Amino acid sequence: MSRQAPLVPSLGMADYDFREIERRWQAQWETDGLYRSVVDWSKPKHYALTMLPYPSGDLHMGHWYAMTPSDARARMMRMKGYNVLFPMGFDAFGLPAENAAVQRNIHPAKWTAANIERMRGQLRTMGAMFDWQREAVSSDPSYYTWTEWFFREMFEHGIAYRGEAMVNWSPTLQTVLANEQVIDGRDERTGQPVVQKLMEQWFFAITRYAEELLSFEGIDWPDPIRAMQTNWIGRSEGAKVSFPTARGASIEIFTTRPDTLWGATFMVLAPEHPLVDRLTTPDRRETVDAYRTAAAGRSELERMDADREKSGVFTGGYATNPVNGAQIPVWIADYVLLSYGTGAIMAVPAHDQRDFEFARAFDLDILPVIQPDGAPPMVSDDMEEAYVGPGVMVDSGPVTGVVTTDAKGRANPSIAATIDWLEAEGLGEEAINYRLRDWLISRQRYWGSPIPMIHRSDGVVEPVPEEDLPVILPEDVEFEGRSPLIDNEAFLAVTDSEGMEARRESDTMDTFMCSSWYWFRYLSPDYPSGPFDPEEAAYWLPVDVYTGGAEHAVMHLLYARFFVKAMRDMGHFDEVAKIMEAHGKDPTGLFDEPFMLLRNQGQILGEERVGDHLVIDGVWDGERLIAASVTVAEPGTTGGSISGELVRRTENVLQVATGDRLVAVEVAESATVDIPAIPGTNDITQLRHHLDVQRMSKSKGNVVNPDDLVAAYGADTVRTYLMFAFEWQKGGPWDSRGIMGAHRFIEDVWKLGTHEYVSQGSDGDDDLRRTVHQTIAKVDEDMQAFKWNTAVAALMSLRNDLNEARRQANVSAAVWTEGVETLVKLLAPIAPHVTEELWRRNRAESVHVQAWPEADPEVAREDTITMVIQVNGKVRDRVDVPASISDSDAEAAALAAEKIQPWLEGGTVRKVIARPPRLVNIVVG
RNA sequence: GCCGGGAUGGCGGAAUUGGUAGACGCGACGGACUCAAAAUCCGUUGUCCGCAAGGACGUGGGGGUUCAAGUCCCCCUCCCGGUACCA
Repeated sequence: MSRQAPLVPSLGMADYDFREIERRWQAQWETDGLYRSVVDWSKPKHYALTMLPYPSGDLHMGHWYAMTPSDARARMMRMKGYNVLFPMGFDAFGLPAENAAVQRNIHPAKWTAANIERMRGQLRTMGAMFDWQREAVSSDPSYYTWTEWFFREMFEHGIAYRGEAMVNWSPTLQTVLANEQVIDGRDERTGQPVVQKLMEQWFFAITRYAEELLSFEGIDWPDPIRAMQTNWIGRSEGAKVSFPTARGASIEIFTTRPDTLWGATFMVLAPEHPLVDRLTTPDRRETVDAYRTAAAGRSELERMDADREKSGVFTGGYATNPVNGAQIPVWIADYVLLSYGTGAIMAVPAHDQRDFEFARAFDLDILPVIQPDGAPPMVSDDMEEAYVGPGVMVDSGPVTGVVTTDAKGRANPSIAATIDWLEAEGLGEEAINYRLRDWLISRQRYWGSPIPMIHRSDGVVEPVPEEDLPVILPEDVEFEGRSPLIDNEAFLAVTDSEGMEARRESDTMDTFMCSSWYWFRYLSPDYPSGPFDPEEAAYWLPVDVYTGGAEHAVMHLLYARFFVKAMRDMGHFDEVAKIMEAHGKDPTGLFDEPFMLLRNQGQILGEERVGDHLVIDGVWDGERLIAASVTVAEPGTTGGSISGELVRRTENVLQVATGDRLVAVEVAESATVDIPAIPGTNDITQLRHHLDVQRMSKSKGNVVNPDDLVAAYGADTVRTYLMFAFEWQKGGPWDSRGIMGAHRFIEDVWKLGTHEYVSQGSDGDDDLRRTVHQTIAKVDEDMQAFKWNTAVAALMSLRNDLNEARRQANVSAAVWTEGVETLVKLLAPIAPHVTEELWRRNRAESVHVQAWPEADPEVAREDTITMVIQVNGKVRDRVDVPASISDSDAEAAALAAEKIQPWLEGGTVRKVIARPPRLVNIVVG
């Protein structure tokens, strides 16, 4: 740590006074209303949206990284003649505010408002073109009125419903969570374990849209996001089959392998399955109850461990296999989940690995019904694992002999044949099952939008009348950990529609509900008669470009799609469509998806750090130490074979400075690694991860605060650097030294624009103009494609050429001016302040309303091109040729090239491949 | 395990349809300026051999297709993200 360079290096003063320039222009733009966007049907619109922040208190580097390129692109679109809407707001409900209330005794509303105020100021320092008159704050009653209203609409249309289900309960947060918010059995925010609980809660029927959500037609979204959503929805094809039992009830199962029905030798129900009680025989009662209790006590985390030994108990009950009448025992086991399919399975141990393991553990029958081609018949006793490959069906009644392949669903002949037969016999039917569950939106929290429902004394649940919305959160509440709404009499006591005493719903909504429609509120944040003004919506919708983090792939981005589809089906866009048509805009397909084009940025990680203190044990192999154990320890700790400071790392090899010498340490794959900062078992992977790429976090002391950078270099430099230094979709570790390159660039632009140019010739005119127009084309293309780094590189390159032209003084004044002004205009979206200052030196209008430069292909065209001459595929010479050179001339030029001659000696030219004007390859043999 | 993405100089990263690998920047090295440092300016910078001219090698590893492969095909390793007793 002692070697670490300062995160913000100091800087000498120059005559480019960014502090004054940025402050002045930000104020001026606001006064001029430069970023106000108003409906104007005479101009094409562009709705650019970037994910709104949670008001945590400080704008961090991630916000800058996400927002400034989006801002730059929005600015470019405006210069291209679009009427651009680029709004901003705050996703202001959520747990951190409540935690602050508990810990610091500040009311969540106050804490949130203060944070928002602070972040607004920080956002302004970005110089982004946000239209602040369209700002929306989700915790504001004028906003959450409509969140509640949407809930009410969902309820009226049967999409919101109250249901009892096994839910994810977080004891830490004292609330339930959506499936999407549980990661590896832990709550995604705090990482604390989540337990399963049977509770009555509010749900949205997102599963009704499962099939439609699988289609991404008409939208341009990144493949990884589409894949993640597709996996999350988890469609599988198969059949539903009913297994009758002696006790009346039938067990419904879903299977993707109906063709293995004849091999079903037992059944397994989830321990919580409602039929368990009915099927359990008196002699098994005690065992079954004990197992169920034990299963309920296990956390989701434990239950998910697939390596665990299979456990389960026999219920004493039997079911009838409908395809062959076999009586098969019914077990319960926790490897069957109530939440997937029907919560019950037919077990085919011969052809399903989990069932196989279960059967072996409890000595149940294994009956092969698929034989691999050409192999001797399988004998169950000899099987070591389930056979899941292709083959031919055996012992399978009417479908015996049918071929089975690796294909899924009806594409597999055996599955198709079985389904047809089941349907003909009335024993089952083709079915599609989804992994997606309905969206659980209830939260037992205070700081969220109230669910506007009333529980009547007769058990009926009715919505709060529309005219009584919003249900306002009570202000005088105490925070002690659990929701203060639960026992707040003043809040809870209401009268129902029949004048009877009733209880108000005390749950609030998942905050993802607020962010599922916020881009509609931006259109008209003060509109009193609906969630959005249809006139505004008709012009601006849909969102053309949406940018944000990929971490929202299966939460926000899936919910947002669902929400829009539900709104469409509830008729919320009917009026909008009429207005669109009146203006000649075809509404077809505009309300099926919220965001037409989506791009995700990566993450900025903490600065690569050397200097961790390591204590290492191992054996010398003569040259280096092969580590058997590595411990990341407090500085100064001694012990082990060596101890010292990490200097650098390449793959598994560490260089450690111990006293006065450097020691190379190879960390064996099997080495034990102990990193106190990373709980659990660590190995070389964690070590690598810890040593160079890590998230910025206060505890690691590697947080780079954008405010400091802005103070040191100016917002223009920070913006430019963030757009230049990374591949945007990928992100990467912060490099505090690299920012100097961006700063030098901005200073150079300043000098180009402010220092006088004295022309002494015009020999360089054609070359410079060619470069200028090629740069226009390149920057335009790259900005459209979200390739900011190469766009900035092209601008830096133009800077280099202009510097060179100044040195040579070989371009005319007019060409010089064209070059500098083009650079200023192309850079304006990226570095809005310095470009404005330069532009306004002799212009009255803002650079940000100038027309985006257009490349002239004639000027940009190269007339001489360096042609590469290869011999047998290896570059041996280069010659300058006219761009229009013919095949034969190119060939002749290549064969005549001086440096080629030695390579032609002693062989004959067998073939010449001419690709003029770029390349000629001579094959000599 | 499955799905998706990836591996290019010391580092971040460039390279239309296969056609000059390493643009642009950082860092490093040498020089100028300075009492000195910072800043700034000029130059060098993939590796190896060579005084040079030049040559050989080079895009995670191994095969292949092609006149030509970072790019296409097959196999493998590793990294990142997602997901998982999913029936």
